[in-house]
Amino acid sequence: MKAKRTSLNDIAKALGVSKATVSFVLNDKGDQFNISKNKQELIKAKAKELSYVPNFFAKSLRQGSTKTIGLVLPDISNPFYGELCKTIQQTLFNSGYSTYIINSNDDKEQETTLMRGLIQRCIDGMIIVPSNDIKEIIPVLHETHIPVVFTDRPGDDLTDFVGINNLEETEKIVSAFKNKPKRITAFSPNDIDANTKMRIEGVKTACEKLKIDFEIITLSKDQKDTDKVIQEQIKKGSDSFIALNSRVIFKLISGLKTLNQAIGKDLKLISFDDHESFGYMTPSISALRQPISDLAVHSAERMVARLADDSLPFGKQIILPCEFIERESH
Amino acid sequence: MKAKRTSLNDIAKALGVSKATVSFVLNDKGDQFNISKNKQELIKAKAKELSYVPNFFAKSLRQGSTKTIGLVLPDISNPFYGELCKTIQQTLFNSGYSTYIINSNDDKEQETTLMRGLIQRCIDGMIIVPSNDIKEIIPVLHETHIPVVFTDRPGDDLTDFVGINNLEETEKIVSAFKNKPKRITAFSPNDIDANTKMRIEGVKTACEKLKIDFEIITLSKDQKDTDKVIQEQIKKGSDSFIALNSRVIFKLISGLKTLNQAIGKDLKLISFDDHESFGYMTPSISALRQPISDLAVHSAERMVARLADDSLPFGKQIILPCEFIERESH
DNA sequence: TTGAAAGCGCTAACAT
DNA sequence: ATGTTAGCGCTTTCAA
Repeated sequence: MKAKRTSLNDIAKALGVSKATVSFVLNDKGDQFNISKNKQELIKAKAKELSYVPNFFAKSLRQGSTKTIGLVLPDISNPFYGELCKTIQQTLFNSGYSTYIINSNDDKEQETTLMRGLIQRCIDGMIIVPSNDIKEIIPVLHETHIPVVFTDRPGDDLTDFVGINNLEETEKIVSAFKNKPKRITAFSPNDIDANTKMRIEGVKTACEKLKIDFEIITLSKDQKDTDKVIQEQIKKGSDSFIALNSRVIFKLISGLKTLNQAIGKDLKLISFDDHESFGYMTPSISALRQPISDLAVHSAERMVARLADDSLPFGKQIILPCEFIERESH
Repeated sequence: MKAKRTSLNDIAKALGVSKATVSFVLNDKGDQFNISKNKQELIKAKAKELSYVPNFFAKSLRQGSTKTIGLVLPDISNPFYGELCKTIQQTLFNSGYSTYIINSNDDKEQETTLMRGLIQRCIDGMIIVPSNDIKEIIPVLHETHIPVVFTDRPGDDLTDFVGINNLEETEKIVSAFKNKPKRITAFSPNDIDANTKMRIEGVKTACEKLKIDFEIITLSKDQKDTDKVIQEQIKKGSDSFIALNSRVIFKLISGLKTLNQAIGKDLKLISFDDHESFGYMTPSISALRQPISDLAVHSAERMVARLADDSLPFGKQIILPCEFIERESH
């Protein structure tokens, strides 16, 4: 900020009027305060001439509200969160709010640091997809008293939550195979979060109910290991695989390809979470799609509602249904 | 902000000292101002007790700098921009800057509105991937005098730019086919931006140089149309397709599938822009990969350099090379 | 119809 | 070694 920008005062001085008058006019309250049309024109013209831009900070400082919502995401390069982010921002924008997005990288340290930054910026509320350990962030939240909505990953009992029922949705997957599986293997990612835990639980529950033999495997980062594990599972009689998220599926496809297994024939495959590429795979990959847009809209709207009425009861859970996308792999 | 948050003054009053003293201590300048260890402890304890959070706005207002960079993106749900965004944010964070991300949806109106919002927030600089029409945003930029870096899509001659040479890179693609193509069809997306134009130019230049027959097709949104167009191109003798971005390729794959054309055999295929799924397709899709992380790091670092030294010459162009990913489809 | 002045929370120059 | 005070740019009450 070398060449200091134009302030209200600059305009006032240039025109020989008071700051107040300028402020009124520029906030469209000119008529309300009976300021002469003539002077209003003059002020507006001068403002444009000096390319005046109001200082948002000074305004917020004075008014005590920023009309800004903080959005904490674990990984913005993940298309799932990308879409969530986009829709939340759009929805909030339509209600007159800006969104301040931060990326925690699923790292507790960064997350708390950045959340503090958010609070310093006097945001009016926070929508958050917490990194794995909620315990770390609850105290940070208590440093302030702004409304909070959790999405995708739940917080504690007192916070609003918008998400899906991972347990039940996974059970749906187990029952979705066209032929009853002889044996199911469910593959979880290396980093198991609360949602993945529920999904694992869902596989167990459903398989026990349906009396299907099953095994849960946590994939390592190494593709060679993955290939080996897949082979073992096939030897053990598994004919149906479930990928517990959309990242895992790529590893399975890769492994199955090198093992020369025909997906959809030798081996049935379903993914928890859809991906824009699944429809174009050979064969196309059947998947359970989360209602990302709805999740986003509900989160944003809950936030706005809470902001408008702070007597709303705490801990509201908004649980949305997933949609099974029938393709060729199951 | 119902229950007003703790301010410096609250702490000062509670302890019977002055605001200044508290400010010094809390900014780790206690020793510098010779404030007794004892009092320092006391102040820090009180601050924690009242869960004091400094008001960033008041601080910025006073100091005239926000240590915040605005980042304008056309579509954050596009993984390309998602990754760009993530790395820029990370790099800026490491240099002590926050990032304020906005999403223009490639819409000029929204873009200018949101950019004004950014300027109101007194950001120190702006990194921007402009929506198609640059003319609209240059005036907005002139309302302020902050440094600006364009990425992915160039601005005018006076602004710094970090990107790739779309023309030359596309020429690389034309020469990358393992066998000399009989005829090439290049497919562009429906919305042709400046980059796509250069890519089209690149196809022309290379094909003329190599004396290869070619045609450029702009795809409509309708998949049926696409299928028809593909069939026509094949009839016209095209044996090699180039997708001018990674979104287009899905349409081509889909069309080729319904037409029962074997990718990589009947028809060679290369994509401008890589995608995380390309390695798992059958056959896997060869692609020219943009150096997204490098793009991000250079943009962020150029910004930081400009902030540190505002005498830097204008209009620096940082052009980075792409990498051709050899897979099965070409 | 307009101006003066207080004050939002903070920092830093200046007193003491 | 610590307190006082002015002022960042803005809104808004009160006074004229």
